[in-house]
Amino acid sequence: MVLSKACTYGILASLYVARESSRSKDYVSIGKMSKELNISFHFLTKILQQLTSAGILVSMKGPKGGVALKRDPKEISLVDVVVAIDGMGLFTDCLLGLPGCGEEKPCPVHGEWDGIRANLFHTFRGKNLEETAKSIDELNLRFALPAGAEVDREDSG
Amino acid sequence: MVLSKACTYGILASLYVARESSRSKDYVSIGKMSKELNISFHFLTKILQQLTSAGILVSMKGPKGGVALKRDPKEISLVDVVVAIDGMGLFTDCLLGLPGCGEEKPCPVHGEWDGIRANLFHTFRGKNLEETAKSIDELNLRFALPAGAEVDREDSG
DNA sequence: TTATTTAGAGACTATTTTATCTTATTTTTG
DNA sequence: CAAAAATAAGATAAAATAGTCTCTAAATAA
Ligand code: FES
Ligand code: FES
Repeated sequence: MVLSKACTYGILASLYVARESSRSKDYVSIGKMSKELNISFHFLTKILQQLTSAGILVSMKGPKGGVALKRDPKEISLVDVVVAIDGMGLFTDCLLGLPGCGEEKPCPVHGEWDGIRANLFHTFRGKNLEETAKSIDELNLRFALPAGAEVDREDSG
Repeated sequence: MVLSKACTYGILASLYVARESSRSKDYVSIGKMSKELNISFHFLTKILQQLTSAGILVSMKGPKGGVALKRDPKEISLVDVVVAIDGMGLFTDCLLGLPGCGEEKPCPVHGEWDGIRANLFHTFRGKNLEETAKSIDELNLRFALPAGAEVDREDSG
């Protein structure tokens, strides 16, 4: 898995908030969001707290409370969300898990991986929440987990 | 983490076997390999069993036993090893964990991810064990874990 | 001020991944 | 055939990740 599940939830939630924010200025209810995205409420809450402490969201308690984007959604990239939850590892670590990935003492796949992850970084650094959220409605994209179903990974058998 | 730890161990071990095979026709001892790569013997054994049942390695018990490549190392790509251990998920699954990744009902990052993972696939599909193992000696590359050290992931604090 | 509604925080549980330990089973050597 | 050396297999344990539950704190509304 490239991104942790927490991270994918964080991305889906960020897009949800950006999408709602384009319609009203109110805080987005975590309860409502967890239902519509089919993500466990308490687990989602924790992830949103990480995004809040990372300066991506702000939160408000009480009735009419919830979360909202702290900054202009045009200024928040998907990489910001990934880094807030999974850290920079995806963009800095050795693909083979060797410590200290770099040119000085590269592993046998460093040359290839270095290019691919840079591409990954720049591609998602260039995707901001505003445009990405807008594309959901324009292109009728999927961005919520299905109702009861569980995702299962393919495996070598 | 892009690849499971088991998968990175499998790649390092495959390269080790390919490198040894280029020098002699004997089976490569798993005990010796686990010591030189600093990978837990029993854990490595299980990973090698997966590679054996996937038709990448053959094994032999008893003194002078061990593992060897089943096919010409020129014909075994790094993708073969990845797929044998982690499955095809890396190359087929939705980056956001939604079920049924595809053009019909794409998620907001499908376009980008689809291209990047195809690049990833073709790049490592093009790297075979023979050439990759040879490059280790020619370029003095790293391909073993350090002695006692543990790798730690960067995290968002 | 009190009740209600919502997020925050922490303990707890479950699952998956990683790692270890013990006991076969097979093969060579003497 | 017996002993030794090596992989195979399975039980167990530890660690990381994912998910649940309960209680607290803050904000609103009456
Ligand atoms: S050293 Fe392995 S990817 Fe950089
Ligand atoms: S549907 Fe998400 S990456 Fe294809």
